[in-house]
Amino acid sequence: MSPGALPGFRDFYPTELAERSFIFGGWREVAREYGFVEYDGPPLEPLDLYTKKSGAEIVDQLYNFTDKGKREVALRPEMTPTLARMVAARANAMRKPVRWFSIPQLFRYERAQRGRLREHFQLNMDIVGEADVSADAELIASAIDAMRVFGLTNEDVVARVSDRRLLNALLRGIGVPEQQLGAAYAALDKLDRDPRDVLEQRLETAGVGSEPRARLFELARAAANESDFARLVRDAGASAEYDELRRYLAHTEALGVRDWVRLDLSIVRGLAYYTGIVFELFDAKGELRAICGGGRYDTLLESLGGVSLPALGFGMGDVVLGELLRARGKMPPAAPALDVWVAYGESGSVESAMRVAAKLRARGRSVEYALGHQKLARQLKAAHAAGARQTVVVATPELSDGEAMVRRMADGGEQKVQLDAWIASE
RNA sequence: GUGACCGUAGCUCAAUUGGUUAGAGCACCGGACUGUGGCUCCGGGGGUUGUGGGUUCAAUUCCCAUCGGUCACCCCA
Repeated sequence: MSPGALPGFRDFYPTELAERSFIFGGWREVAREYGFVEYDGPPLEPLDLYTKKSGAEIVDQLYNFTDKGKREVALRPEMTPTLARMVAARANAMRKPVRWFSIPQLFRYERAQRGRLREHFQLNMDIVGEADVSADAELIASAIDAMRVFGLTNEDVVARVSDRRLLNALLRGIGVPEQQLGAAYAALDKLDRDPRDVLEQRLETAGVGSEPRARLFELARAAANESDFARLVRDAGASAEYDELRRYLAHTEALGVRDWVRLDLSIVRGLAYYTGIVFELFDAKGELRAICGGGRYDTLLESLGGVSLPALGFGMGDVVLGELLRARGKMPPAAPALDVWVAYGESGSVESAMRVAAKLRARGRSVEYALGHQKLARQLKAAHAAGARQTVVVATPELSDGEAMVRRMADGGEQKVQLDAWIASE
């Protein structure tokens, strides 16, 4: 094997780039429908933009180096800090709420695995300046429509939703003290992965009593059943927080995405900065990694940018989504790129084709012809191989001056035309 | 960062459990079908068997290392 791209990095051959463009096109379409405008920032940022809030450990996971001006820099691993800086700098001048989206290429220095490379593109959609749960509903609806736009349904993808505020109230209500919240979150996060007794053991080690432990598992199980869950919520004294979540769910109904959404307390999301409703999108078969994740982070802009504004957003990577679209047959075949192939017979030359091509191109058509000198039969073969929509043949002995033969590739229909008139109609 | 499995042509795979010059299909390039098309036929290019060592008369095959891929941890996006 000749050396390829760096580990975890991809070469995009035309086939792959066509798929990438298809995904980006769907994303931009949905962002537009929801009134989001596109922005971008630098792919290289000061290292402390990321260490300031995530701590020095984060450096292990970054592509970072010292530049020639002795600055500590890093390739961006996520877009939110850049967004926070940009919004904070002009916060007063912008109409709220701000709806911004971006499709940055992000970098993480980690061992590559399926669905998880060292580089990927990620749709980021964020709303800044709105604290009401209607914004949360709007956000998850846009993420779900970013599935629909590719022909995926709620048979293919499920949105799992939790709420940090509700969860905190519940955990306090069942007797988990503040300093044990982290352990409780970790256990919830691992609910599907690790067996119950392992989780119990960990919680016990963290100091969580047996009564709160039992109620924790009861809560997680009950989330799927609304009446059971409502009772547990009342018992834990978290009714106010639950009412907010129910308002959110009602909004998703109004937005037409309720049947994609499932309440699931095991959705914790690693990022510590989430403060409210959080969600993830998974393929329904559970074969792939998360497609998308996001939520509300009302305090992040203040800590990163010094401006206190409520905010929420999600990131959706191109790698897992691409795998899902291929697996479900939703990736379209490459469309024919060529409008016209120009071929010439033996009473002409390559310049006969060039003159026609130049006129067609001036009219905006995509046109190719055989370079060098080739026999007509070969030119026609090439026209077929190139996938041209139609072929125009000029300069054969059968044609008089100014005439051409046009053939549509789709149905093989052929007709003799006046060349200049035909070009003018193309 | 830790552990497990796997590396043969651009792709999918062969090579009689160590034995001649590592093959086939697809793809690509060219020729024929004496100049209007997806067919057919013929030919061609392309591999240091991921790389480097070791064992052996002999290594794609066995051993070690390394690089890469995959998977599980870790962590998250």
